Amino acid sequence: MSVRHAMLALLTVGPKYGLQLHQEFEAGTGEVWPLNVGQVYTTLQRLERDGLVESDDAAESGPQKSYRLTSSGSDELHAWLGPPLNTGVPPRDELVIKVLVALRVPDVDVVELIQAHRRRLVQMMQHFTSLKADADESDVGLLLVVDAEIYRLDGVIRWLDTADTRLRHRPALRFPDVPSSIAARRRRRAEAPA
Amino acid sequence: MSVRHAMLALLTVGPKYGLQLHQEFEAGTGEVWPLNVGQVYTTLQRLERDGLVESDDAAESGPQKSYRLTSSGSDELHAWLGPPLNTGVPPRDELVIKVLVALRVPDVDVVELIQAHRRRLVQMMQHFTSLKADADESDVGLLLVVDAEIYRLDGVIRWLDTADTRLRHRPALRFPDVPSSIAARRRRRAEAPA
DNA sequence: ACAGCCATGTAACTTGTTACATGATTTT
DNA sequence: AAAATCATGTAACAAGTTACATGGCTGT
Repeated sequence: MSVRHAMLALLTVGPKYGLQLHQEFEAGTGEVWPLNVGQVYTTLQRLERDGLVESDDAAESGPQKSYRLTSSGSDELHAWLGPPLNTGVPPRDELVIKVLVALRVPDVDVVELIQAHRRRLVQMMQHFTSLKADADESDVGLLLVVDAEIYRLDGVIRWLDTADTRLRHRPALRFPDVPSSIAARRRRRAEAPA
Repeated sequence: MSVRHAMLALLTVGPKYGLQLHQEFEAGTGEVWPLNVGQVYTTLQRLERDGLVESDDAAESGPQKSYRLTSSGSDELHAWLGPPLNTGVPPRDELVIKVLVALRVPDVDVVELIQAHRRRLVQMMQHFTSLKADADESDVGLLLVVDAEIYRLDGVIRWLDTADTRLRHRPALRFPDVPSSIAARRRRRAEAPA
């Protein structure tokens, strides 16, 4: 829901039109997180459908169609910005799933998989480090985004390392495969067919 | 694409049916990343539509409908598991977006927002830490998932801290708002109307 | 018989995403 | 007038997600 709410936030300082929102969204973050222009328009349409924004439908003041926040849009935004009361389930991490799932696949060397990803992540880390070094000191947006990415990569790399040692110490890994109740019935069926 | 490929991976060791896939997927990770059962079936249908799995359509061997991997399914899986050649743009981090965007919203205290999130994250960190302490040592799946979550939270907290100091040192933040070319045109129009 | 679980399925929806089309305006 | 850029829009799809419906089987 990031893009959606970001649009709302950008509209708090006054009406804006599509491309303007796109530019402001990508200001700073654009190098790291590009945003397809089309998505701005689809998002704006959906926001209008949900009554969170309104548009000056006509091309009255130039070729731009400007959108403005409604009061429910403002409510929605502040509910999103406000402290996270619920913070449900954490997002599924694709790399973690990959490793866990690779453990069950025959003919896949998980440790090699881990190392390959580690090498790639270190590369990316270097990339962002140099990006940070070259960044304009006053561009707080870019600095924050790059910081975030570096911390994230660091965490992933450290996870890969602990996963690596965990798995090296337990080379032959066994899975329960199927929880007992189901497995039991299957076994029963297999043992006593028609 | 995690769920999709996880299903493929679980099918490499032989045909499985829906609930079985659900149970195996949630084994270990279920406490952290629950998966709605229905999604298993929708995912299986889509995989079959794409020719990556096949099903024993009949209820020949009991009430279960078992699925098996096709060769293109196996290809797809190994392409996913294999080292990440591309690794396109990193995922947009919702919290980062939130902070960046909050900087542009009047009447929002970003530092307070950061602190609120930080408190919540520390809570979650404690939760996962105790979950890890209570975990069965042999349940490698759960341990790895919890590890990953802890490292992730740690990174986020550290990012919040650097963001906090960065923003405290720069209380009055100015944005370029709109890139020059657009702004210039708008200015021109405003200064010289009809 | 009835409660409860096993097992499958589906209709509907959301957000993200892109490739493409179409004018208008500006610049050269 | 042609090329470039501004500006909007759309059709189509992927993946995730859920609430609900429907049988069959099992134990009491």
